[in-house]
Amino acid sequence: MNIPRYKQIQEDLKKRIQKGDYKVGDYLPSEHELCSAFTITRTTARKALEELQKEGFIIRQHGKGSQVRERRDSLGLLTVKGFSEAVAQQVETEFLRRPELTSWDFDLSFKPTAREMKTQCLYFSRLRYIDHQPVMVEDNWLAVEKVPGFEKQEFVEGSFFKTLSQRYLIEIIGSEQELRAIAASEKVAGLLQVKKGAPVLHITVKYLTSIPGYYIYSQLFCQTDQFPIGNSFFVQ
Amino acid sequence: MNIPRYKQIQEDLKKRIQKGDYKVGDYLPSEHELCSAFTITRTTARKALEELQKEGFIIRQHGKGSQVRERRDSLGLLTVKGFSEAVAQQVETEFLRRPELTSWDFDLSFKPTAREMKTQCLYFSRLRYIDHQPVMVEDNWLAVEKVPGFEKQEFVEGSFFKTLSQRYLIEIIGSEQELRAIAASEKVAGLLQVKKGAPVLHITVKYLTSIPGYYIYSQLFCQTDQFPIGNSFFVQ
DNA sequence: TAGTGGTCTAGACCACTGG
DNA sequence: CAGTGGTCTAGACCACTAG
Repeated sequence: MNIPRYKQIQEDLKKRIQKGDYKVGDYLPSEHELCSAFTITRTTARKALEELQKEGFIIRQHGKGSQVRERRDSLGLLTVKGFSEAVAQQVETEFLRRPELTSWDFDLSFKPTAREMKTQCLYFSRLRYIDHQPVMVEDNWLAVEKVPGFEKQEFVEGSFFKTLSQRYLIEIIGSEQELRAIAASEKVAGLLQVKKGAPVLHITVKYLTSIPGYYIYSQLFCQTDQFPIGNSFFVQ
Repeated sequence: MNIPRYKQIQEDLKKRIQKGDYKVGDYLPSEHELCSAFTITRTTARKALEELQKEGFIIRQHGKGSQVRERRDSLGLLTVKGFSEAVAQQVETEFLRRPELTSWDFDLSFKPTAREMKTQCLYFSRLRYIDHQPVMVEDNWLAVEKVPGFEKQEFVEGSFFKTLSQRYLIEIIGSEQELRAIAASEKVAGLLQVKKGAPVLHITVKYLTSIPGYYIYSQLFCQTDQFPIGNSFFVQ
């Protein structure tokens, strides 16, 4: 198997939670029980449970066990999961600009590297809807260097990140984000169907990829009245 | 020692990075080198390095090593670190309301539990400055049940979380957050020295503590013009 | 190829939780 | 008290990176 054992067990447990075999408040099998059930050692069992904790499915407590947690379903945007995976509700996407080659002329707090500037910039822009209501404008910039032909094809399952992963073997390994509350410009206000000058959330993102020195830059304008941006976080 | 070995090594390496012994771009000693240097096994060395990665100090790459990362110094607020620890710049704090006993009457998307409602509510409010400029209004609510006498004492080193930890042995183990862009009310605008109606970032937080069912509720109003809220995040 | 981190085994002792 | 997770040892094999 190429997929690590802990990952298999992690996904197995996750599916059982999602199917309802383990409900909110239930305890998963203890580390020792997982060891005998899957014929693994505690290191592997712990890794699977720690990952589930990171993802917010369970809370682990010393002396007690791993308890299934209630998950809030506002946009879990501040993770690198991407929009489509993060939202449970009905999501639609409309391209404002399909992927096209441009020059590097975006104005974010993050700046492209000199190396990236040497190649052309691939740009696309999308408008995202939840329950048929526009909630987010998204602009994306990346160096075309590592994604040749990107502009000539459809997205894998409508997902940008899935396309990167499956067609170019590029994985997202992290992100840096900056958040600001700003007044909506006329253009953004029109797209999000709010008044010009209304407060919107502006998020600039620099995604780190599995290719060193190769980044993806994004900006989001979010209408947070009905759908606040959510985030949950665990330590230990 | 009560402090785990991996934690000691993590802090040791962190201090060396902060002192400049390891600069941005440098590689930390490999896992094997740490093993012999500290007389530990790889499990322990890995744990220390993984924690440093979580905190954003290093990037670990298979086949290469642990490289010191540039840390952006906007407010790393979306972690549970708390304000004083997260910001490098000069920070001042002014109490708008010192800790006092009140009834539960806050109106956040998070609701106190029935158990919490049975005891009185401890409330305090602070205004935070960076470089003598007001940037954040912070309101906090928690059940007085687990923090008797809180209102009668000073904070440990000015830090709310340190006070909880050292005086009441309560640790923060996670948080859930919701972010919205809103128009500043007259009161908030006055405190943050912006115009009434100006966009401000509103963050509501439910902190999970080491006491099951015991939470801390906060709301923040942030003026993000000069100091955007920052966040960095890593997977794997 | 040598060196790195990723995964895993098979144990051990400890601290915490609850009855 | 029994059961849980937290920490740690002492190995092993593998996949990835770079010269």
